[in-house]
Amino acid sequence: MASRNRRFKTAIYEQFARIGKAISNPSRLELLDLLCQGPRTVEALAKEAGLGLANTSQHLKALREARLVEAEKAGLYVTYRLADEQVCQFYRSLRSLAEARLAEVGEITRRFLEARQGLQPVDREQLLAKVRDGAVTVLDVRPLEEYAAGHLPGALSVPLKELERRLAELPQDREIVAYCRGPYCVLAVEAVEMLRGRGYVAFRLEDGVADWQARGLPVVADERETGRRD
Amino acid sequence: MASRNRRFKTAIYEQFARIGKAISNPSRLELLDLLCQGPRTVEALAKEAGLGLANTSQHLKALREARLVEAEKAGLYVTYRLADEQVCQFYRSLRSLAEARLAEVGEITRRFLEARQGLQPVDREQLLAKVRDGAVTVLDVRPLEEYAAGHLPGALSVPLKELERRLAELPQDREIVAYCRGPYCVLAVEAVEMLRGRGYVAFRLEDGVADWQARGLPVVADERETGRRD
DNA sequence: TCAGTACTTCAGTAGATTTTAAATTACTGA
DNA sequence: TCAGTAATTTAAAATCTACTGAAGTACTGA
Repeated sequence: MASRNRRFKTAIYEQFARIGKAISNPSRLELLDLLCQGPRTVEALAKEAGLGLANTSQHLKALREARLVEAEKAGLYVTYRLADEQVCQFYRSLRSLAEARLAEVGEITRRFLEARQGLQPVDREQLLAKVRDGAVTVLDVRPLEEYAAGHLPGALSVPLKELERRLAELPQDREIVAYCRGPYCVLAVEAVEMLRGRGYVAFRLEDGVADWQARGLPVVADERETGRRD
Repeated sequence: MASRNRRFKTAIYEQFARIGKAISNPSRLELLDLLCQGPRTVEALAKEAGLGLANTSQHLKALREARLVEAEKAGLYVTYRLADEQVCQFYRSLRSLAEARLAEVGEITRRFLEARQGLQPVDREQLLAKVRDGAVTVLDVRPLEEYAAGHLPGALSVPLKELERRLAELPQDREIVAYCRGPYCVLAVEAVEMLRGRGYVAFRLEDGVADWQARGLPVVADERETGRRD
């Protein structure tokens, strides 16, 4: 009887650990983070995360086996996406636990931003209020597909790669607030550095779309779905 | 520049993965679950989780290095406790993700309860309402220390081990609702089986104290702290 | 039918984890 | 000071994991 209880508990905790195992590897966490921004093919994920293709495929398999992501084949491409909104929430709760408990996270971020001088001291609440009120030009510097999958209301899509040659599209007399995937994504950091170098008054919003949404604020998605499923 | 970005990301995801690694092992998850009920010594944890002492000590070290738990030495004993309330929340969100995504969790639970016939079909909301209204005798069947660390308001503490010889304390003409550590703890299951065998009308509340609290309902803790820190 | 592309699987290796038993440390009370 | 207890550390074996390059599969378009 006692041993039946033990077997039950062991079986249950083994199931819980499947999810723990899935998120126990830095590369898989980066893939999960990317997938929180929207669906993507294996190649796109591999390139973005700086991994080999075979390796990426295997990590995605592990995530699939923990039922955190789903794959769909369309023609030559296999598109991966989060299995559920709850997965992104869970990832965000991991991230916030890490921020709260691991001083190293703040330390690493502080050092990184320091090396790119002066990007850190921005009053977040004030910035958020301006963004909410539409008092500034809001710039989404992620790749277009991610913008299409969901973006802040009124945000202008200018992917970082195109920013330099599309500067003309930005009003010069208004503050610019750039955002990307979240606090550990560097796209907005680079955008702000570049804009400041050109004389713009530019700030970085740490929140990504998922963070914004988690604060109960509105997010807009394009009609046409990007994951190219029909 | 791009490689500095890569190093930053790698460093950040490595930090996140420290927490993932900590919860990637079934035994460590069981320890975490137990610590959600309150502080405990290494020996108590080892015994409860059915692990060797050396092994338990090493798992606890891993949890400590991920800053999920803290240890405090008092005399011969080392008492471990959760480092923060947020850790328990995180554990609960892992559990609920596993319940939502892994059909095996429901399957294993269903089979286990089936083997102990007829314990599953209880209307949870109705039961909760009765408990909230005090219309039933609420029985906390966990060990006394856990009751002391926090329990439902008005609950009677009768640890499962003492239940048989303390039956006289229970009113015979009222329904009894027993609870323990949560949906995967078997103490309340055993208590209800036993009580029904003696002719009582008894039900099991799936929620543990942490679940109850997470629903925004009140929890009472004893004055004197149990973790024997001074 | 064939070449090319996207992805997966396989095999091998280097390295990390888990577990146990034995040795060690840190403390208490006699 | 010494025996006894709680916990940690060490060492070794068995088992997983992560990554690479090569081979295989599935689909497209010529």
